[in-house]
Amino acid sequence: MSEYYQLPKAYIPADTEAKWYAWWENNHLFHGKPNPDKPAYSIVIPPPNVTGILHLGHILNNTLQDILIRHHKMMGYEVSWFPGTDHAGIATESKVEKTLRQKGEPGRDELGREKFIEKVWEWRKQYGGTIIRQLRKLGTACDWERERFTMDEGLSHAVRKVFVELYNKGYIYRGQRMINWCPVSRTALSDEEVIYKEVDGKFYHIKYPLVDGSGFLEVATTRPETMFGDTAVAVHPTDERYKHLIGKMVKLPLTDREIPIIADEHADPEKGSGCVKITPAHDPNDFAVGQRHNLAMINIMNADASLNDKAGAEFAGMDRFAAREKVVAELDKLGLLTKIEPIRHAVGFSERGDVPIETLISRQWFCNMKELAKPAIAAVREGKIKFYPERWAKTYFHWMENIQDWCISRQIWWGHRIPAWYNDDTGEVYVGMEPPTAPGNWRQEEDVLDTWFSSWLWPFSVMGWPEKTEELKYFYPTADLVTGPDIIFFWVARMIMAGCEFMKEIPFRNVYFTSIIRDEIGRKLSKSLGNSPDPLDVIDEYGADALRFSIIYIAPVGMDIRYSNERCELGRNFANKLWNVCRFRQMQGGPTEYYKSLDGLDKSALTADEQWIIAKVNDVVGSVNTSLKEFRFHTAAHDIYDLVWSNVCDWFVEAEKVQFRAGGEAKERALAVVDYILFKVLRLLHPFMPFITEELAHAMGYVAEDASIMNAEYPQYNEADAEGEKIVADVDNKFAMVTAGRALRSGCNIGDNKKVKFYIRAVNEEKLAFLNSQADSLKTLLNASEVEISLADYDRSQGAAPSALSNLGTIYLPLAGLIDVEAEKVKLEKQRVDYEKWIKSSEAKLSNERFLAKAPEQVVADAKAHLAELKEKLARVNELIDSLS
RNA sequence: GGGCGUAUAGCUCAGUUGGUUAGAGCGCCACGUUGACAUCGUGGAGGUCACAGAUUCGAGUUCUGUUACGCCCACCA
Repeated sequence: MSEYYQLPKAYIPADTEAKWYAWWENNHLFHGKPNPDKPAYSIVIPPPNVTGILHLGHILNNTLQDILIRHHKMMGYEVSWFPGTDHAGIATESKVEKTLRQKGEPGRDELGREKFIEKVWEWRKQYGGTIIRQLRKLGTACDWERERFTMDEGLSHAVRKVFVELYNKGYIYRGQRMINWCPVSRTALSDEEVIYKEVDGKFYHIKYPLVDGSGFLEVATTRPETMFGDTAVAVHPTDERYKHLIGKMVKLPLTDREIPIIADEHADPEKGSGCVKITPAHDPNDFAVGQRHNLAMINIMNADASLNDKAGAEFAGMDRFAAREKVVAELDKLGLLTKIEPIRHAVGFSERGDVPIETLISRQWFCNMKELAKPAIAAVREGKIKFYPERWAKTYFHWMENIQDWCISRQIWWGHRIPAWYNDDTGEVYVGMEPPTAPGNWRQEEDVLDTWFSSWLWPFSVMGWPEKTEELKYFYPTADLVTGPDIIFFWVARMIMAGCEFMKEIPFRNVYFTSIIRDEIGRKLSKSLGNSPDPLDVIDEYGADALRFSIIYIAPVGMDIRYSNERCELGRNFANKLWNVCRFRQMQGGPTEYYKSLDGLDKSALTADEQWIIAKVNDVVGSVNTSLKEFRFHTAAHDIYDLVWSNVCDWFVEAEKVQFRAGGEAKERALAVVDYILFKVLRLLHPFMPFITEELAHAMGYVAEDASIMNAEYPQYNEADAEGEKIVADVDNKFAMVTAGRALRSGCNIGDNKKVKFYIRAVNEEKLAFLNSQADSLKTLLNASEVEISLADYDRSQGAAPSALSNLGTIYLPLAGLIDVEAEKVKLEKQRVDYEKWIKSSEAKLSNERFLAKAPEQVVADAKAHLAELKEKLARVNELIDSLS
């Protein structure tokens, strides 16, 4: 790594980023290990799907985690960020299947279980690391030596152990229940994997003839094709219209079956005809009715949701939607279809297949979550775990307090195979960590577990659980979790339950929910819309630091982000600004010894501007630390941005050019102060922009060749630096006066490059002394040929001059008669009216007895001071008006 | 049906416990390359803080209601 060297004119990120990332990684700077001398700080990454490729959601999420990690590392914590990937059962299985199909190779069914799984592992070896490699481009300080995969042997062991424990406790059981079935993936899903969408459907009214020929019952349904599974028609027990029919039979059209009319409160007399068809095998409500009345359950569907032979020869094998059309047509032919109404209703879709799911009865494995939820609810209720933004706790409580049994079995192959064995001869079921040793004809359960059944153990399984490792002892519980609110049920809630159950300890203390990223017109980013930029392209174009900074800067708290690539210009420009201010510093001379501390420097010699910037930087140091503690990343980014651009570059460095020109001691002192604040700024910014800050810290000689800014101390608010606060107001006022002076120039169409004379009349002796001390700085900032400062009024005999007020005094731009007196009068008159208006409202407030009585003392004092100020300024405006007439 | 969020400048958004004349970036207008930076500088225009009430000495900020948009949850045929 090169030491102090001359920076090129523009920052080129690509080389810098590659160089530093390799250097950090090769020097194991991301690795944390149990260290009794330091407090621990750990984060587990939300493991991206092994099939995943990096998208902007990952960028935001991982940048935030990286900020936390680097901040804490610089604060003196022993940090470890546990990275890894998720095996993502259904997603990966279908991905590999698709790949095989594209290559024309034998697919899943041809290969059979073992060979197919081998293929998946091969695929994973070849492509599965993509997202992990991509994350490195972003600069993430992941502890790569601890990378895990949810199907690693250790993690699989943890999964089996948890399954067996919960089975032995009676929480996990196998049973026939209503589940959600995805006809595309051909597997059961959990309730959370069903996405409800509003769709336009049709409401079919069908007549079921009474067997005795005395008439019809009309039922209404959105799913006429399920009628083959009907085993009753229900009416409300108190419904007078149908009371006499209860117990009678109706003929089920298109079949040769007769089904009973039953009385059940599920039938709502207000709705439709008040009669409802009961299909216990395909509807959760009907299932309940069926249980109450001991009705038969007829499953009429195959795994792909085509109808089976229970639907009769004519319909067997038909797709469910084709069957619907045919059923309706047949009923119409028979005169049994009375009407079709349009209806808008919510239909459950499977996330993966994007087709409507089927609810049907199936034998699956379930986990009863009721008891697991209790301590997890308490942990959040009692504040042991905090959510940011806090409101997500409501969502969490609502779900947890109504938690349902979790369907954990999946009819796929890629995943943790359920550690249950059946003995078909005896009917025995064995559940254990290892296959049964008892003699007999045992066959293992074919199903695998829901992917989340391994993810929920992630915070401790990555640390080696169930072994009692040093890592667990030191790094568990983790500190913070950063994730999207969309997986609060899937993952966050379940991790809390798993932590409480198996570790007897919460898995993390804070959960920060990120925003969702949308495109510039508010649409969700998606591949199919083509509005999802590839972050690697963005990094190529703007740089990783620019992307990181921009996305944090524009991320509103707790709301969706509107993103477009152009917005990365903000970060790129900021990086360039930082680069150039450092470059400017270098052009003034070699490094000083004061970049770490101003100790040894004669503080009494500091200029007002120097005291001012030291205090301003110190303020921001304080607020950034506070913001980060409260997960207000966006505020921190704004504070640093404003500090660097406005205070450091626009004001301080410009003002300090006076000192550089002066040379000698003044220059030496200025360089010391610049080094001091620049190194602070670089450290402050490092968690946000790791690459450029590392580069600059080395180039400027602030960090030794073999060291990293990652290990430098994060700046903290300090009292010594706050001493300059006294002078801050005066310097602020000086800068305000400069702005006013420049506006006078601009108002007279005098270019910034033309040197002109200014006259300043100070408001009093004290301000006069201050202004005199700032003469050189004023001259430079105003680009003036001369600045005359005095207590005396402006000498009108030199010709009228446009003027502006400031708290320190009145600034004039003498133009030797070039001034448009009338225009100046109009301007001043307007000011006079404004001041009078403000004074009036201020006086009204101060004469209000209730204000004086009830407002805090300080507010009243401020108001009085403000009124005095307004009056003083009004007096000056009046003088100016008089002087023009 | 229940819950949550959002509404501030042309656009995207700040505005932490209520307290001077409401801010930034982008865009727009004018001027400017005085050797850090045109990925820049200087100055400027632009807002009845969605609407209606209430509380208060004082409301962009608190409360209630309304409207619009968005999200989540819910078995309604």
